[in-house]
Amino acid sequence: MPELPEVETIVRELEERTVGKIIINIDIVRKSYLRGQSPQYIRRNTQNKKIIEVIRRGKYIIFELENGRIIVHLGMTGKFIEANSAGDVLKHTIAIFRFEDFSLVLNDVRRFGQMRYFEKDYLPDNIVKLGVEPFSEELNIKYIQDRFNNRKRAIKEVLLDQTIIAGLGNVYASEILFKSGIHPLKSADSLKIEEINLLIRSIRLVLSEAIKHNGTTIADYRRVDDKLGQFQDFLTVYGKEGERCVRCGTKVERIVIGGRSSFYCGNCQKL
DNA sequence: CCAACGTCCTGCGTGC
DNA sequence: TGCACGCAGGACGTTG
Repeated sequence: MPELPEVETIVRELEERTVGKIIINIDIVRKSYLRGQSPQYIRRNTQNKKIIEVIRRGKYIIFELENGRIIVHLGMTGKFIEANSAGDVLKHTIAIFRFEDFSLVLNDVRRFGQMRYFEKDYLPDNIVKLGVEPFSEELNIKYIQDRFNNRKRAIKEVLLDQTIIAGLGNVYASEILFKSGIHPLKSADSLKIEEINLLIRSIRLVLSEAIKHNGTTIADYRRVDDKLGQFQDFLTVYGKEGERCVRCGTKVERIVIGGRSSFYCGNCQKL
């Protein structure tokens, strides 16, 4: 589910609520989320620890503690919901973060997400290997030329590769390519410099608009206060197969690329 | 190194 | 109504 704009929205809301607060304890309900770490290990290292800051890296949520960090990935259907201090164990509860006056319930129907604790000064491989942040200066024409060089795969698939650009997912990849006027099947290494420039600008434009609207709720995504995002009202192509392109009126098409649905306008987006 | 594909899960909509 | 099937904002491991 959540891509960069959704995770960014959630992180900002978690930040408001938790920075400076002490974790009374974390109850682990489903330990498969811990990827081999034990609930005791997590509890021992997080109990009575203060949250210094909450940051986003790609689609990961990172709670920085005094002694280390908790890293959470929400997979497809994960969410953090604010609850009363008791915190309720609902049907798909993964964990409950208890604070003095409230709780955060981590919930995930499909359980594709993960949550782990790491000591200070240690970062796991999946974080280390992440590509550049879309809003950082590291995302520039030269970087993309380097990373796209010799990549024959469809640009749509390459945009989903978290080790190149961190944070893009299936919805925004389609939206960004539409905005760029680039066909999703175009091979990454065939992009001209002007197309790369346009692509970078579109990435930032689409993501910042989506953040402004608190992300996209298609099915499961909820904010920490349980509200929906609003960017679904501004989508141009994702999920719009058969509807008219907002630019030219041609029917939007859906094709499967790399096993994922991809939406585009065959007239506006050039191969 | 890269690419293609299966797998981890539950729930919902569709069509027979 | 019931049931099978396909599909869903992601990522990782295995195979070739």
